[in-house]
Order: sequence, then structure tokens, then C-alpha cells
Amino acid sequence: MKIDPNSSKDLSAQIAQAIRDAIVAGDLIVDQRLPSEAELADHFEVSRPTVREALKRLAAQSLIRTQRGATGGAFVNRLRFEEAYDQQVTTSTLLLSMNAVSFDVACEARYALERACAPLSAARRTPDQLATMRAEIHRQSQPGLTDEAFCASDVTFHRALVDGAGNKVLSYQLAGAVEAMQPLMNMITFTARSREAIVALHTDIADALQAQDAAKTDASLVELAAYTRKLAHTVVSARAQKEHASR
Amino acid sequence: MKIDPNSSKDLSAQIAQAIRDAIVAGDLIVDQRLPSEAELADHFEVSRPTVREALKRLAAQSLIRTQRGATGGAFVNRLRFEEAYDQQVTTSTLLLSMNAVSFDVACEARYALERACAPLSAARRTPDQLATMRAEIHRQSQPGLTDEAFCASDVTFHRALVDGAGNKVLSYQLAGAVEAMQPLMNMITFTARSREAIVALHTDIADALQAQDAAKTDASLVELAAYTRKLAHTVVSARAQKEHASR
DNA sequence: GATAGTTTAAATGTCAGACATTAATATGTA
DNA sequence: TACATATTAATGTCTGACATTTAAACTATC
Repeated sequence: MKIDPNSSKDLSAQIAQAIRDAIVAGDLIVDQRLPSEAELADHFEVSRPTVREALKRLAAQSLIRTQRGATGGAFVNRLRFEEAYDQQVTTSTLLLSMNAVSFDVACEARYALERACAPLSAARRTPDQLATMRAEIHRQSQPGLTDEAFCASDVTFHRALVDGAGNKVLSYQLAGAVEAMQPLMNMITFTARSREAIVALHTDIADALQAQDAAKTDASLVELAAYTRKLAHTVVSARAQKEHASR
Repeated sequence: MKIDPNSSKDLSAQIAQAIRDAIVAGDLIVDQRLPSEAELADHFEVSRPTVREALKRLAAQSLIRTQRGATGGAFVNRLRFEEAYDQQVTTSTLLLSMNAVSFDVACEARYALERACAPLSAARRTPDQLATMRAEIHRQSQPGLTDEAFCASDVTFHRALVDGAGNKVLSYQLAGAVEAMQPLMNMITFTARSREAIVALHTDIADALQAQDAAKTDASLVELAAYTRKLAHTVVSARAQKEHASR
């Protein structure tokens, strides 16, 4: 592990990169202990605070974990799908909001990805996942549910659909797409009638998955995508109308 | 922004979380300058190095950028799709290698996601993207190409296919899936005959996209997925055979 | 008065050394 | 043997200082 003394970047950034490269290349393997901060400081010929800044960068990416005490130190962390979810969702959410991604574009991406799961999910969904979907459908039918709670339930429903594919990589990749949409969905006001329509489509999807009918699942997803988009357009134009009237 | 004095976590982790929350919630907007390190240290009642560790954590996630000099400081960074790619690819690559994800699972996820793009790409692919695909097909036909270069070209080809959908969110979500596969693909030795078969399928895909034929694009992708998986199985069983013979 | 050069100030980047806290291990004692 | 107590090695945190960078204020010259 070496750093370039002529680089313009921060020393802590360079050191973090050097260690990161070693991990990705497999030179440092899971659960292996890194040298102590003092040893790293010696090795890279920098001070301990600088080494610490580098280690915190890696910790922020869940690449290492640290332990205090006599046999403590920094250890290469086994990156788990569950931990990686959080980061992906945070990143995706910010990407959408900071780049002013339109509802249509995000919606298109989300449903395209979900449709990719549909045939696999129809073949493999477990009774457990079906039960989750039914439970969420039931929750969504309850009157007096806030819009936020309705959206959250929607996310859980779709997560179950995606997890039904029984492919951890797919689930991971899609978690970001589905959950990142939530803030955008939260902008929509769901009327009783629109909730009813969504619940009906969710029921269609659950029925199709239960019957292991891939084609019907896909068709229902397409319908739901179209309906969601229509709903969003209604909200947007209603808001524009109001904006216009107030001027 | 407040931190919990009774938390067991690192102060720097708590401070990073507090600032991160403020960014996600929109309390800190893009390009807004954070208080100086000294001011943050005062606010959270910690020392400057602790604040710095927190800021480095945020910098590692590209949530902030720092500038030196008189008008310098830490600024909320506009997260761009291009920057987010890198992190996603690194994370996805490590997820696959550290969790011993099988070739089959990764391959299934990859092609399921690519197939989700196919109809959109058939409708929207630009001449530019078609040209990229043709160029990569040509490169892949050249004899004397190393396996690594062949894989790299394969990634470029598929990236063009995905970008053809003209949906930034889709491109972002799929970059990880496609590129993270590369280390797994690199384990395969591509014979002249298997390269020929892959090039033929790539040509089919490019032809179908050029003709804007979604169904044919999808069919060719399915064929390519099946062929890739078969190829990997051949390699794995050949390796097992060799292992057995050597004992 | 405009322009070029110089100084200043404010911020991050880096360092050195110290002390606090944690947790495993070794040690000593009933 | 079992339990309590030191030891020790590591991370976590603090203080204070200096180095470096950069924009802006200032100054001198034309």
C-alpha cells in the first residue's frame, strides 16, 4: 500500500483509497485486522489524526468496522445486503431530489425493474411473501390511514413482490428504486377512490402471483404503472391550476 | 441539529448522522455552506478533530465537498449520477465477492434487469448508442484480444444497451449490476468459438435494436443469458474435473 | 482612476502529545 | 477452581499549534 506524495488530494483521501483498493483487490480479506492506527501512521508517514480521518471514510462506506479495547482495531467488514440497502436508499433518494428527476422518469424506472422480477416472483414467491402482500392490502383498505402510512405500506407490498423473486442481488438493486420513490409518492394525495383502485390492482397482482401466472402479474403491473402515472399527472395539473388561479 | 449525549456510538458518527439527516430532510440545500469546523465544534460541544472525522464520513459518501481558503468550507454537494456510479459499482462488486454470490444468481439478476430495459431501448436508442455497440462488436471480433479486454468491451456494449433506454435512473440502477459482474466474468476463459457465438448474439441484439424490434431484442437477450450461463457451467465443471484428476 | 502587486484574514489541512475509555488477558487471592 | 484485580493495548477524544490555500482588502505605481 503506497500513496503518491505529489497528489493534490487530501492525505486522508489518498490513504482511504489505498486501503480501499487493497480490500477490493482481495489483499485484505474479510475479518482481517488492519494495522493499528499508530502503525498505519508510521507506514504512511502521517500523523494519527490523518489516519483516523481515512479510517472514518472507510467506516462511512461500511468497508471496515472498529472495535475498542486490548484486542481491538479496524477490521475488514463483511458487507451485507441489509447494510448496503440503507446506503443505497439514501443515495437514490438524494439523487432523485437533487437532480429534479421527474415523477414520470422515476416511475418508469421503478415499474420496468419490478416487471423484470414478475416472472421470477410468480415462479418462486413463498407463502410468507404472499401473506405479507395480503396483510398490506388489508392495511391499505382501512379508512383513516394517513397518506404517509399508505405509501409506506405500498413500499412494503412492492418489496415483498421483489423479494419473491428469491434473488438477493435483484432485491438489493431494486430496494433503492422502490424506496427512493417514496418521497415523490408522498406528494400525492390519495383519495378514497384512488386508494380503492390501487388496492384492487394490488389484489390482482397478489392473485396472479398466488396462481403463479406470470403474464397476468405483468399485465397488472403495467396497469398499476399507468394508473400511478395518471394519478400523479392529476395532482400536478391540479396544483398548476391552483397556482394559476391565485395569480 | 442535535446529538444524543447518551448514545453509545462515536461522537463523529452521531454528528455525521445529524448533518446527513438535515441534508436528506432538505434543511440544508445544495451548495449551501455548512458552518466552519470551529463553529460546528462549538455547536456540538466537541473538539475540532471530532468534527473533522464526521465531515470526512460525509465526504466519503459525496454528500459534502470541502474548499480551502478564505471563503472555503464544507458545502452540500449536488450528488450527480456519474459520481454515484463509482460508489455503487464498488459496493456491488464487494457484495458479490464477500457474500459468495454464485454466478447463476448474479447472471439471472443482470439479465432480468437488462431485459427490463430492452423495450425502452428498442424505442429510444440513439444512433450514437447503436454506433457504440457496433464498435464494441467489432472490437470483440478481433483475434488476440485478452479475456480481460473482451470482458471490458462486453461491459461497454451492455452499458450502451442500458443507456439506450434513455432513463437516467435505470442507467444508474443497472450500472452496478452490469459492472459488478465483471470480476465474475473474468474467471471465464473465452475460446475462439465461444467469442464467435457471443459476437453473433451481440449482433442480433444490435440488429434488433436498430430495427426497433423489442420482441427480438428480448429473445436475443434470453439466448445470450442462457449461453453465458452454459459457458460458466462448462468452466466450473472443467475446473472440478481437473481438481479431481490432481488428487 | 485603473491596474498590478502585496498584505491580510479566514478557512481547511496537518501535526504532536496527552488523557479517557474500553475490553481482553494476565495475575493474584480465597 | 472461581472470583476479583491489575495490566496492557487499542480506539476515542481533547488541546493547541503550525502549514497551506484562497479570496478579498489594501497599497503603490503608472
